[in-house]
Amino acid sequence: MSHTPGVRQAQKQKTRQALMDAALGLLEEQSLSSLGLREVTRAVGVAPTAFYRHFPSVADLGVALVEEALGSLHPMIRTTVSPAEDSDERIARAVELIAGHVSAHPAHVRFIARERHGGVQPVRDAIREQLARFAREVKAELAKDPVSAGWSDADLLMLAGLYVDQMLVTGSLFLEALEAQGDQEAHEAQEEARRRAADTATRQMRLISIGRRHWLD
Amino acid sequence: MSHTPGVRQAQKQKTRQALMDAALGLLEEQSLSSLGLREVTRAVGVAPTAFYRHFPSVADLGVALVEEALGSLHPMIRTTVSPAEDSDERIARAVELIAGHVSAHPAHVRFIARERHGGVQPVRDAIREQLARFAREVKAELAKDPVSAGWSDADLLMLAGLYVDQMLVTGSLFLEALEAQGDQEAHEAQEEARRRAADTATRQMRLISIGRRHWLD
DNA sequence: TGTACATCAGTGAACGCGCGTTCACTGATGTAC
DNA sequence: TGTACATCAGTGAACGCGCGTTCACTGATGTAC
Repeated sequence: MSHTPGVRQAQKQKTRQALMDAALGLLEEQSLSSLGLREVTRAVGVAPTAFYRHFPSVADLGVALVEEALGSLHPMIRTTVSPAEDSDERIARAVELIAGHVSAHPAHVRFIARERHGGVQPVRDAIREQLARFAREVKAELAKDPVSAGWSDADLLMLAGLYVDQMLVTGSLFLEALEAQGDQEAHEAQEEARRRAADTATRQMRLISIGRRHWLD
Repeated sequence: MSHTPGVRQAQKQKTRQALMDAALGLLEEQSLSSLGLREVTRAVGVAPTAFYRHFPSVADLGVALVEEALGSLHPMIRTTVSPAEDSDERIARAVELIAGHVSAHPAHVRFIARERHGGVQPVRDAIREQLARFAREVKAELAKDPVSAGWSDADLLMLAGLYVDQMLVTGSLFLEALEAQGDQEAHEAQEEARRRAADTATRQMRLISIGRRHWLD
């Protein structure tokens, strides 16, 4: 086994990360299918040919970005969805968690929203796979809840899918609220948009969870 | 007032439509921000410069496509959401309507799903505006329903937004089912995917409508 | 510790190509009389 | 109906530019002894 020696590998990893960071930045204003390899290397400050030392193509860099954006989210989601005493409190926690994540990583959220239905198939596939994993994990958590007694597997997965989709809708909503800032230094307007987004998201999740409680009536 | 004389105007309109059709076709495999003006004119069989007689830029063509894809949908949606005797039957009708629309106009549906969060701002704005209009119209229909007695305006609009988002989610689901066809001539597999998409969509809408009925409990 | 060789991340020149946009044009359609 | 002029959708040449990819290279890092 080749044990990682250090300096060379570390530098390579650093450049690779710089390419991904630069791409993510450039993708705030365009989509992956129009992102050029030279654009990315120029932003990093390396020769165009250096790109090939890290990715066979821009599409492969996109797939790596999917992993970066969604890979670390699984534990967060499991704990958020897991059963709790008070339903409304759990919903509030979930909405806050999404809001916080969008604030902390807006470019990642935008990337996923944009490329989920974007023009690059391998990236679409990678996102679909990650979301399916989320749905299975959410389903497993929901199953632990007493409310889920008597539910079929198919119904649990359907509900989990609804929650995952709603999570993305909510993320996009917060992202739009964030963008209201860019127009001017209108900090109040952005605060207001954020508040309304949280309010709408909370009510929508509450309605879904009411539907859940009465599903077997 | 210049009354439309005929031949010249008609020919111009024909070329304009050909440009839009060609663009829509090319957009099945890429996103608008990477679509080239020359690509489009080449597909139509006119000189690149002819493009400027119809649109100032590809982005403007995109905005025209949004109008084409969503403009004619308003009456359909109004009648589908309007109050009915049996809730489950209305849901089945809505799901069938969406399935039929996706079958009839897959490229339009894909375009909207792709560009809703795509890299071209004027197009995103046009889509957002149309969807907001849908939400207001759905809200107006929901308000007529006896079930909506006692609902606040904000809650009605929240529910309408949930329905509109769910409509798009369902459309994307059917689109994915359609794409399963392309892989092989696996007609049965596609039929199966379609059936499962309809099933999931039906259950999700049913859950939402259950939540709606118990919202004021 | 020192030396000789291997690896390989990043370089820089070169290539052919398609891009968006400009401009002056052509010729069919439309209009005035 | 016929003629003279205006409009304007579509043309085709030309431009400068950035693109993705190839190739042989350099020199720091890693390895064997």
